[in-house]
Amino acid sequence: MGTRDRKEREKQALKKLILNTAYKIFMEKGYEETSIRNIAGRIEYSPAMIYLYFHDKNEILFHLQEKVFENFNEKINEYSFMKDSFSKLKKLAHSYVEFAASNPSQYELLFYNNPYEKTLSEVTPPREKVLSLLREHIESTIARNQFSRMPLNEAVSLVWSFLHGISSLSMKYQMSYVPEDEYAFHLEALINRFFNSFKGGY
Amino acid sequence: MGTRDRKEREKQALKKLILNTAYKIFMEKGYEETSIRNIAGRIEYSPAMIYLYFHDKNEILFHLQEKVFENFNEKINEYSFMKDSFSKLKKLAHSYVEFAASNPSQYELLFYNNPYEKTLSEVTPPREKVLSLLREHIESTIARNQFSRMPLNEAVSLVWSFLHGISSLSMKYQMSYVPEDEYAFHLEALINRFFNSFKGGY
DNA sequence: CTATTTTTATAAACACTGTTTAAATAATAA
DNA sequence: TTATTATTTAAACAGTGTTTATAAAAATAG
Repeated sequence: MGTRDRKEREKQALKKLILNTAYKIFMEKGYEETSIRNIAGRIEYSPAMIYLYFHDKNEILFHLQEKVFENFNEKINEYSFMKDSFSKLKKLAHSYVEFAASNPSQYELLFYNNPYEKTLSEVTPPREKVLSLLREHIESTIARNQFSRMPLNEAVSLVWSFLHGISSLSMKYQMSYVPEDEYAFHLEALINRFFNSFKGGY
Repeated sequence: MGTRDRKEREKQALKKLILNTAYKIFMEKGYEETSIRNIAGRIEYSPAMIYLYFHDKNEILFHLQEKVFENFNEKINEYSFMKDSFSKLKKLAHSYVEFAASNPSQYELLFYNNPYEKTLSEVTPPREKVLSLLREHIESTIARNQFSRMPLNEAVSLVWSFLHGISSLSMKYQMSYVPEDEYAFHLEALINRFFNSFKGGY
């Protein structure tokens, strides 16, 4: 009889409901305001209920990061159709920074939290996925002699540091010396200058 | 009569005691563990007491940042005696990153918190002080034709983004693809590569 | 030196947080 | 319908920042 199956389906449905609600609240009010009681209240269950579906809040954070990563990944793959490696890498950089600047709380959730050390250490965190995407792009750019020749790891760290730095500063509008209406232009100029500086051969 | 004076002195002494205790706890266990009750407990006063000396926890954070900034400032001025602008800027960068890597919770306190929007907006935050120091160094390096010619603001953003990025990633050991014993060397190589790329004239 | 006023300190409470436990309710099987 | 099992929650624990009303201490005035 399908009783067991139905129960399993219902369980999964409730789990999804919890996650979707958590995601909604996060998108509305940020991670700080996404409390267990908050989620429970909106789906009209008790807070204790949630602990029957998730080990702790960290596990919810983990799934939230996965969802947010989908948005991020979509954004930075916007120009994946392009052929020229160097231009494609530059476009990726633009998209990366643009995402962080216009979705600060999403970027923060993705890179300022580490729910992995404690739980679910088998899974590759979104951070790692971003990293390997970046790595691939840089590798093929170097292979085509369109990026300064250097150990791959160094190039990855160099580019990622810059992108993460510019994103972090933009997120909280810490470059307050740049007028707001020139901000987008400023970011663009920075990215271009950075990559053009590491362009080309030997 | 000096009663009023003595009272004022005692008040200031207690205020300092609170701040020093907060600083100690922060250095021992990080900002998370530095709670009002925690501070109050150690100086053997009630938590409510602290609110007679500080408006809220943010005001304590503000003073903590000032103290931490002193450490940071000392570190990044380590090589201020040097004469060659470019080398000095590079040394500053090394010191900057080294501080962040070896004092993650201090760097975090300095750049990941903003107690200014709400309170004490007259004072220049440590962040701004770091920024102007960086600006000065870059300006004179450009003036001596030792840095790629570009608008000062762009150069500042470029350098600061890179330094903040590399620091943020190092802080939480997010460049996990680099073995731990090669880490210091890796950071050094990155900084050298970055600055050498923006070295010299036109 | 007492009495009054002023200052100083705190206990207790409020509104939150994540999390656990034991008890109550609802669904299923006999 | 009763017994068993699965589901759900109320209540509590140990924290957090912060406020308020009250008590204790100290300074001042008579």
